Amino acid sequence: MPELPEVETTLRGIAPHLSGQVVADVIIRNAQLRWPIPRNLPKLLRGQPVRNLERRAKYLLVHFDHGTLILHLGMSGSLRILTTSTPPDKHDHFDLVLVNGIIMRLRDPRRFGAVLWHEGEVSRHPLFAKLGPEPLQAEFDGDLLYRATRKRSAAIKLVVMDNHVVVGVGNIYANEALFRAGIKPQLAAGKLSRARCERLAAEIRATLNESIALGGSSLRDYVDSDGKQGYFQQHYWVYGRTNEACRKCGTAIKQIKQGQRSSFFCPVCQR
DNA sequence: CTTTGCACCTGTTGGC
DNA sequence: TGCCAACAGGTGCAAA
Repeated sequence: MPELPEVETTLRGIAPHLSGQVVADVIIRNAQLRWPIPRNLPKLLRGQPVRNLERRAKYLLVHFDHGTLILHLGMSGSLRILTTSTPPDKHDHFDLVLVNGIIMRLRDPRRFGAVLWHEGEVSRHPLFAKLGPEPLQAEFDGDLLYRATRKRSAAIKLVVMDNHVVVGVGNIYANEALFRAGIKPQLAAGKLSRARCERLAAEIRATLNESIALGGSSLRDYVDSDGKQGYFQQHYWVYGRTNEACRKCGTAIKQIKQGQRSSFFCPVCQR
């Protein structure tokens, strides 16, 4: 489920339930995620109060006084707030149990997600050290995109999905933002004009922001419901619409592969 | 340094 | 109807 808007919505959903609460226990049912869940987490966290939570790229950070719990939802992960009496599903791999009888439960059928522990500055963790700017922060703008794309022959869609350039732009929103900017995904990044970079940066920001606004409303009860609910309620300009009529000009939407991922575009509206 | 392709894993979908 | 290949929201990593 998780593109950046879903991760952001998840953060907003779980934060009020966790902040300030003391950890009673940590339950690891299956440690084999993308990387093994540290076995000493129960020992590390029992009795510790949760401080603040934040998002960096698609990682969720749960800060404690002595370190940070790093969560990633991968392709199929979700987090819910439940009570301790709720029986786990076979893909419920990890619980953070709080003293007030509430648990934060990670479900992840494909197990591409991660639960890690880091002491000290998260920005110095190897996974975070080389990340580009947040797409919704002022630092990410047309000028940054313009500079980052100079001399790059790779397709603009791949560059926009490159975490070193800007984080958090997943396959759906890369496709959608490129349509909105009128740029075809195969275009060599280095050929984009400054004006088109400005436009693309603006559309990336707008697309993500609008989706967060939608996710926020459609997933209001996310923490105790499926979470996928709101996801497909959005109507996309191009994503998943192969051979369907472009919503602007009626031309059939095309589908191609780029970097082993599907790209969708209108051959008339995007140049 | 950039670019490309693989790997990890399970559940669902679509074509024959 | 049933089977099986292809595909799915991510991303670190190795190799070229």
